[in-house]
Amino acid sequence: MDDGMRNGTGDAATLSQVFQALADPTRRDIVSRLAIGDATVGELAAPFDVSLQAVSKHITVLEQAGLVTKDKHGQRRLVHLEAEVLGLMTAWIERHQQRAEERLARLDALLAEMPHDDDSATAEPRT
Amino acid sequence: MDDGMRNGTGDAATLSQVFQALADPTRRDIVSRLAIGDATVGELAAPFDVSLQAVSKHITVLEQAGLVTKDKHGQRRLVHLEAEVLGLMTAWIERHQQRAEERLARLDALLAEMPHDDDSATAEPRT
DNA sequence: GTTGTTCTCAACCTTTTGGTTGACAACTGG
DNA sequence: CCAGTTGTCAACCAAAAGGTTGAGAACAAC
Repeated sequence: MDDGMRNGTGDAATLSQVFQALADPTRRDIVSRLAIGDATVGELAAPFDVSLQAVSKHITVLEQAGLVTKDKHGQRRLVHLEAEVLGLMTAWIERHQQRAEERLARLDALLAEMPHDDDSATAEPRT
Repeated sequence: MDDGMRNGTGDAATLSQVFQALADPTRRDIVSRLAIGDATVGELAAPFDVSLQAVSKHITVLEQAGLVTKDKHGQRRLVHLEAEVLGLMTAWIERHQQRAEERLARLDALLAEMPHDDDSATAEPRT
């Protein structure tokens, strides 16, 4: 059920990990905050009513998905958004969107060509 | 933990639901298959070594995320990809990608302007 | 060096997720 | 009508997700 390699310390990750990471609203909020600029764990945790530890875990999830890196700065960790990874998803999504549109275009053309009354569907329905 | 309204029968859904739905590789495979063309539940289940019931559940998840609709055709259900919903995600992603890039551009400009040696970070570090 | 701040680790708990099997509803086709 | 196919519903189970609290490591600052 898993797809690629798991990565321990914040390198590029699998599609599953990226999607999973962004499936949580808290984590999306963190990403939104980081799109404005880097922030420490404490700063990121402040707006939420959950514990600092919980937010720390969220950041770890984002880190393992490759969406974020942590930088040790004194006693704090500065969290930084790695925006390029988002492109992984857009690539996947757009590929499918495009394929579906092409399919639809072909279907339209086909229906325009032969005005039969055929109630069957696109994929070959066997037996 | 949740964001918007839950929907029972396949209307537009929340970002969380869409991301969550696509976080599973089996479900992404189903979407890939459907980008080629509509298919019945059985056809969709065939390539996987899990039970038909498991795939049926996956399809339900996709349906509640608004990614897919089911159409009763005789005794089978024809599953159809709703590709537009994918745009929801690309919109969100691209917004953040863009914001992060802008931020980076501003930071570069700033660093080019004043060649100080400042070890502090982007977000205001208080005391 | 002691005190305070920032963050992570570890143990634990509850809910959700993805899977199973078994029963059965709904429709097809002899 | 009876048998077979297609899919869902229900109960159940193990593992993962998201949360909590309690310690404690690492560093800052006085």
